[in-house]
Amino acid sequence: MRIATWNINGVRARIETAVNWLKDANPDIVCLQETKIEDAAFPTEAFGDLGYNVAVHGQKGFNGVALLSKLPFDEVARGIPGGEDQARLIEGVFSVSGRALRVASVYAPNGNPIASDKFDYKLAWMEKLAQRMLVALAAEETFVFAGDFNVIPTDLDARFPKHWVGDALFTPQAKAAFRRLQYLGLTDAFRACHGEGGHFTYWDYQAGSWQKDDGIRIDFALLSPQAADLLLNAEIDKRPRAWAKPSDHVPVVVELDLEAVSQKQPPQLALTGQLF
DNA sequence: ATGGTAGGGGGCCTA
Repeated sequence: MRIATWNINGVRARIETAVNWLKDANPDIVCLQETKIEDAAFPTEAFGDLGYNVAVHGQKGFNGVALLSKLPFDEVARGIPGGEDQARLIEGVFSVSGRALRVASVYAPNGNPIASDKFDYKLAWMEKLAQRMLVALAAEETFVFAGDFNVIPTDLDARFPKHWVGDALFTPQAKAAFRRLQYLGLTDAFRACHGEGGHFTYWDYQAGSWQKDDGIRIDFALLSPQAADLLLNAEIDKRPRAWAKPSDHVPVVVELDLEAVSQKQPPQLALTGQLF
């Protein structure tokens, strides 16, 4: 089965682009970030028409995460344990090939500018995420936490590392927060499959970044050991960045050695469950 | 050279 993550920068503005990509790529589960829409206004039908069950955790104007799945949701959990006032995490649990698979859509705080409380919020949120993942690791779950982590982990993950000096995404503290997740025992799926640099998931709208390939890799799928054992492949799909009205991010698709069987369920079932 | 662009919401903020 294939699991995708994509920061679409506004689901309302991107619905046509998203539908076009989904029709072509046909992933089994999709983690969306920056949906920028309240739950009641989410375009559930547009994705339902493609065979996806939908679970959302949004807010007005900013942030917002969602899960699309061809498999029915067994559970949905919204928000990060420890309390949050920003919609940045949603988790779903699915039954696949006789095992439970947890998939989370993650939208970590940007944290700019560094000399502001936003940077402190970013680091505090990353620590809460680590604590959340520790609980799932202790339960030996098969899980994928995928999304926009808003960290450039190493020089390999930027076309021009020097451009990002002083940016919250490239600070020693942000890199340490990301390493902390990796050192819990998580696998960066794309990096596990591609050791070399030059692969990016984000190009700024400004200053011709896409044309210059002035990109960074900040969208990841982090796998628990049980999920990493199933990893077959991971790819970045750059094509949608060149389409009309693109997101500034592109999808990352991970393939796991699991057999997925599509099954649509009534959407209200996907909206139940508030574990945190 | 401290700009540049985009989305959302509602008269600027976030990225």
